[in-house]
Amino acid sequence: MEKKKTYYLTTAIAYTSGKPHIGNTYEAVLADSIVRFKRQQGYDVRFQTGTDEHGQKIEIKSEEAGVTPKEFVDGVSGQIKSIWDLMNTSYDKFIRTTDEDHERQVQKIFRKLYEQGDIYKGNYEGMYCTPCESFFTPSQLVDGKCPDCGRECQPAKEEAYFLRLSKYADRLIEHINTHPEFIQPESRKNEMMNNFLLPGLQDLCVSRTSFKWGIPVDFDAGHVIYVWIDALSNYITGLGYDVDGNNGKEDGTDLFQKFWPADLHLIGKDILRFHTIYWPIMLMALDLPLPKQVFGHPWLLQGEGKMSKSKGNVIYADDLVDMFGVDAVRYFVLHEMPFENDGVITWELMVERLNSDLANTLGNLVNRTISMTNKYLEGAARDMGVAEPVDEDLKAKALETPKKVIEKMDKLRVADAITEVFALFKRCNKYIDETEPWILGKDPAKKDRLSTVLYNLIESITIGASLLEAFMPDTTAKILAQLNTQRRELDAMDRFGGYVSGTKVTEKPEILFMRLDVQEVLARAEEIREAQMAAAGGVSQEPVIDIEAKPEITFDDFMKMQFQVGEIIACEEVKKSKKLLCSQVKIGSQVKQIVSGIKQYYSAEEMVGKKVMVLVNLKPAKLAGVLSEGMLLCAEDGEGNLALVTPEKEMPAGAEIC
RNA sequence: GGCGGAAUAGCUCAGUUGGCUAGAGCACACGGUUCAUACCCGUGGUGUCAUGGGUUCAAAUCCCGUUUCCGCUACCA
Repeated sequence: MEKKKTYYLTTAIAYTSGKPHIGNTYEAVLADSIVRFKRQQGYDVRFQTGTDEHGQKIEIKSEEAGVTPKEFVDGVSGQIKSIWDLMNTSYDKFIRTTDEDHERQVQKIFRKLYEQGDIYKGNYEGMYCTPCESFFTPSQLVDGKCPDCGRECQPAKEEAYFLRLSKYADRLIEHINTHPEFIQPESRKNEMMNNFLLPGLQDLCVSRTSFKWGIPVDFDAGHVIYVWIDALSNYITGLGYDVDGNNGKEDGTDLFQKFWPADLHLIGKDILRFHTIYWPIMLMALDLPLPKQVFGHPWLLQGEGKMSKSKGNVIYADDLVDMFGVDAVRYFVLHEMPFENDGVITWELMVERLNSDLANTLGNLVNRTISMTNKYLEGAARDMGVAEPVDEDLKAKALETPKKVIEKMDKLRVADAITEVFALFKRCNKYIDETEPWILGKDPAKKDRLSTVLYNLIESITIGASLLEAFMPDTTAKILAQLNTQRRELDAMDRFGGYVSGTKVTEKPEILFMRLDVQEVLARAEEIREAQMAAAGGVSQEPVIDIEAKPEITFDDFMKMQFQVGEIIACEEVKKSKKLLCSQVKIGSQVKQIVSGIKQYYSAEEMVGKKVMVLVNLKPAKLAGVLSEGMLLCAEDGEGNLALVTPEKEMPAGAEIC
């Protein structure tokens, strides 16, 4: 027996910090459409997705929820899986980074890299900030001080493990240059090269001691493995990879042997760096081949700006499915997503697509064809061979469409591939107009022609519906069931006339897609929005923010800091910077120059005259080449918006804050 | 600030290596049709191809400047 070609595709594993919105769901659906098509093309496919469950953020979230981290991720992971299932994604493996075999294997990988010297235990010298419990590279330090709190950083206070990126940098650069298809879209390649690879890679810190919820370094208590090392490994541990070569077997098959290297890592454009730099280097260190392609897809954005729970404009897949049905939602996300730029999704747009494409073009076509077959031919169309020139164009279209779809799918142009299928349906509608079956139906002498026309239509629809399987599997099944036929295989689409002549179609065609009224949909969207805001806000309606707690300080520590009210008497933009404003601040009888990163929130003009709270005894430092002699205090919300802190009653410049 | 990308019809976008009157879908208008989910088919655009120059027989397409937007990155007391 001939060995089938394999195809291994992975999505990024979803982070279990909360319910995934439609943007996350898009990736799973996109991946699903690609693998379904590959299966149709005869590939032996492996499709892996899953959840990424470790890290400090989850440790904090679970504390807030009052449950253990494991209980927390069990819940969210289950939720994610059920949404993937709801969307009809046909994954072969749903991996969780809390799976025991994954954890064990990650530990072994870490140990192996350590033993061969690619991971080494290092010390930070003058680069560890004890109060912040954070490490910084020399380039991150500002005047040798912690960039977060500005305090002295201690030498070699903490031990940590590092991955030697620099050792493999040249090989990676070489690989990227000689494999132009490796990073997609190609424009992202420049970003990786120019920002990271060419300036020189810093070794990556791959262990943490500041929290517990992670995979422990098994030979050094207290250290947990950096989440990205953990998460990226899923692509091989999910295949049963074993460092020692004793790969796991599934049904007697060594999946790792069979499927690695992956054909495609499908990920969001935001995590391209991890997949095109750290991951390849890990693989090189393990002496494994690199994945053939990493595709950083664009984002699906909600119309009115960033999705946010507090704004109530987060769109979830299950809400959409309730309203439109699974296949309509699959169609929206696949069709609206352009190849390289971010796509926009709005309620209006979805209704437009539903009514125009799904209900009018496709649903109505199937419906009218079946109706006529019943009305004029007792439900059975036969190819009576009464051809006319107009038939040729339809047949040509039906035969060329599969080729075009294959062509588009080979380039991962999923949206374009769907458009090709719909072009065939549009051609069918036109054919009905050209042949006017309702007129043929009035003339008994034209019955054979009529039968041939409807046969041609049903055959064309069979081909089109079969091609839709990768994108809208349920719809394909529904249409073919109504036509009482089987899905046409891709390699059987080189011939027109595969539909069995005289097959009886269903008597009562089911409406495939109901048209919806925009206003009604918007009203329901508003309900969802309100429910979401109520849920997000709880009693207070206002979102609260929890930040990472810093270690306790003494009163003496506090007294070291001197705060005073300052009046801004002049302010200008720091020209070379995007975010900085340079203010002259009157504090008592002296004037200090202070640089602050608030240009996005305050103009230089509106700063003048404000009374603000200033930390005055901070050691001066240069920012973008400009001297700054203190710090203006600001409040920051969850999205990074800043607001200056000002005295609640009128106070003179220089008043001490205590 | 560094690097990169984008700017085309009311809206969303196509436009390969420069080459015939610059395209598609949606929306809108009109006409046709009635098998069908008030659906389908046809017809309809004077678009400064962001802007100013340049190269060329010929530029949306190549080069330079300008403006605006975006991405990555740095800074963000």
